[in-house]
Amino acid sequence: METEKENLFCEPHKRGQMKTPLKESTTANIVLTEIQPDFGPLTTPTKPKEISQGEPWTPTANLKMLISAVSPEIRNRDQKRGLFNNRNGLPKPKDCLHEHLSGDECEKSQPSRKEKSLGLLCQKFLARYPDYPNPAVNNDICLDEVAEELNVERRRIYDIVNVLESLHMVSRMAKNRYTWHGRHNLIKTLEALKIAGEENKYAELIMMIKKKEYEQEFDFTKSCSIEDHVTKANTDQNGHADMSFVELPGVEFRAASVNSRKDKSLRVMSQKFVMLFLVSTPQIVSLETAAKILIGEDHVEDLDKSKFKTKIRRLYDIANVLSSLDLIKKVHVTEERGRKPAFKWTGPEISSNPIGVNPIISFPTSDMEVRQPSIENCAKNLFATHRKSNFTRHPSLIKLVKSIESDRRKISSAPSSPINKADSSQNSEPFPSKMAQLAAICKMQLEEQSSESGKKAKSQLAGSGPCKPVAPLDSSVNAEPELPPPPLVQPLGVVPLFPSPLSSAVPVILPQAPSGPSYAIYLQPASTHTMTPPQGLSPTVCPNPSSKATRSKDCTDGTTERAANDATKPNVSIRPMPQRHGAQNGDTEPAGERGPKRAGMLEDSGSKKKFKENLTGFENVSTTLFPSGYLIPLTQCANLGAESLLPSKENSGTFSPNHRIYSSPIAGVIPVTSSELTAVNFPSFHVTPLKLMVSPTSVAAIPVGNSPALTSSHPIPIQHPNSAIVNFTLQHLGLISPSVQVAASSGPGTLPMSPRIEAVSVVPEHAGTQQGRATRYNSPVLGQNQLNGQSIAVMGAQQPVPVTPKGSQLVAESFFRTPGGPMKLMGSPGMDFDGANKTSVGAFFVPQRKLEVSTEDVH
DNA sequence: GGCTCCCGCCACAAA
DNA sequence: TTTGTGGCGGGAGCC
Repeated sequence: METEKENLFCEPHKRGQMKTPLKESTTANIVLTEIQPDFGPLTTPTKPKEISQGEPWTPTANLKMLISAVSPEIRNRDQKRGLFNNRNGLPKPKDCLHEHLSGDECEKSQPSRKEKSLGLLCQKFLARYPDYPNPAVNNDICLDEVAEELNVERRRIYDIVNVLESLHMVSRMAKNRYTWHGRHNLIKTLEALKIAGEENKYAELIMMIKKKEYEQEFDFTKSCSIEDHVTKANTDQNGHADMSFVELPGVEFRAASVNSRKDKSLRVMSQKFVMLFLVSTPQIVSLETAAKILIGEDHVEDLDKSKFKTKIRRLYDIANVLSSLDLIKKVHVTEERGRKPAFKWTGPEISSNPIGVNPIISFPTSDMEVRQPSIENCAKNLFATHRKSNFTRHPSLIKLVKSIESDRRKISSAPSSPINKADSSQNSEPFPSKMAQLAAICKMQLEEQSSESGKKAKSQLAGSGPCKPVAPLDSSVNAEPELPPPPLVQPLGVVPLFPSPLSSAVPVILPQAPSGPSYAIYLQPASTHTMTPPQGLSPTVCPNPSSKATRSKDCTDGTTERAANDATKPNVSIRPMPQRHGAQNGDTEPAGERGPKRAGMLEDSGSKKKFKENLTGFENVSTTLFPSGYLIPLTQCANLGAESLLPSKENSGTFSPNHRIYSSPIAGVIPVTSSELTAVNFPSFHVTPLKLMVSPTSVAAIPVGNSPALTSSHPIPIQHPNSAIVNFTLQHLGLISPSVQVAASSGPGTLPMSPRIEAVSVVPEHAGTQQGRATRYNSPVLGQNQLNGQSIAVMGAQQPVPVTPKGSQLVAESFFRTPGGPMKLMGSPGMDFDGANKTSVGAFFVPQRKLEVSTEDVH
């Protein structure tokens, strides 16, 4: 051991060094010293001296034992020094001590548990590296060295690194080797996580849990149920929890190992944990709640306490690291039961979500746009890997990434988003009216544009490429063209936004679709439906309940197309990421879409079917639909008809007739059936993002939002419609085959946040081709048709389609096949889909329940 | 006594 | 088979 250690120490030097072999003491010391110097402040420190001689530092217990007398002290010293030096400066007493003292004494004296805490260790670790390292420089991290330097077992380093990796602050290059990225990617990562969280509807889950807790208080079983829901939501079709790891577009996981284990990996847990903060309104998350959510995924069944405890333990580990990063801080939440340990997000606020989280409101398009690109760029930059091509990662990851990107793009691009953004403020509630207006305007514009813009759009789409580019993904990317700014603002709520990047995207909106072809908006019902809208969703918008969204594939309205394009773009998310198209997001979709996206990605058609079913079920159930926000041009939709429509559609009636909105319940997907999509009812609340599905063939599937019921909870409206619109338009235009669908949906997650309705933006472009955003389908639900589902998936693809493949099939394939095929990937995706698929979404969502936002906790 | 969470066993996976 | 990873949970420190 010692020898090893010694070596290790040396290595550290590597930085300094070598691993020579000195033994511990010496080496260690040396190393440390050397290192310190090297690292300077960052680095650790000082061990050298003290340690000295003697002792080996072994991190291991054994060593400890052996060395006990001396080593501990030494170790401690070193460590402490390092720490201290680095940051805190812990006490070093030990150092001194150790020498003399026997291990026990020394140890005891020195390092208290706290001193050994993962948090401090992490600080030490962080101290070694600059927050913003020069990419040009080699920032390799040798775990052995670090472990040595910090005098800890490698195991501990893994804990830290895994969490850092989840934030993309480091990336694994090879065995025992990581590359330090610092905080360069942090914001992006957080944005991505936020999106993912929205998609996963974590906000809803949180609410649900809280609610249940409140309601049930202890009832464990109940909790379980919640968890179940959650789980389901998260779960992949496979049943896996969504483990997917969210990666940045650029970032990859090289280490297979990373991907390998899994699901339970600390990385994934870490990301999910972070997502909870990012998505939750209070941004305070209790460990219990987090554990339930995280567990939910897996176990559902297992509810046992042991698992719960284990999860909690893990969360503490993660929390310690995150605390060291100053991303969270411990707080206590007073709940019914009493005080609960919780953590408050103290990191940067991520508005990023264009989508969701901040719902609509928040994002200004510009921001969105900016972000996306930047993000993408960053990711790219940061990660050499490059993505697509490489994708070492799980497909799922890739998918996720793509979806995320797409979402972002959508958002950014999505004109609609603008709406959101702009309006966002408005959004929420106001939307409806505004929405309607906007919609009308949009329509007009769309119409106008449609004719013209479609062309432009296409061109733009193509052009848009520039922005994004990147993504290998492709088609989707293409699809998404980035849109220029959305012209109009769309009312959040209902209205669809259109990103109009291109041109126009005229928002279609139409609240009622007054105009001719009506557009349907789909709302996702969120599973949440039931849930209370935490945030207050206003039911929003609902345009017309009934509307059916029929998405017609057929419809070819130019306008619709535009919308579609937009939508598609968003949907794109699914796609490979390439660039985002702009707009999408704007759409409210984002959240929903995202989820869907993932889902879409993950999901298979089958799942979609399930979703549909589920959705329908949901709808039936509680169904509250939330306006997802997609508008689909009804007129043409007729084609859609069939399939896609979800039962709920009909239900939709609730909504104002004008718009047709479908909300997908969690899964959201509400299939719109037949040609028409019916509008879904919104429950009042949330609008989850809808995912519109276009039925591939015409399906009009409308996608629902992601399954995650959660979403519904989200207050934030999502706008995804775009994709649907896009699809429609494309179809109408003939650009796309009816079968092909673009996914517009955006991440579900986001949506949830705001309940609003999403507007669908239509992309003018006929081009649907372009990418419009595909709308996501959230759920593939489509119902029956797998196709649909696929279509949904496809949608995403489609988006790209336009660009790339247009064929729905193609698209679909893309999606599904996407690499990751594994739905698992990301949880979110999985969740949605899975949920949908698997169980019925309904289950998840338990529709009925309402989540309340009880942020209570937080509070 | 409960909350935290360190520690390290041990299994799995990669090399 | 060896080594790297990391899940997992016992149990101890701390409040």
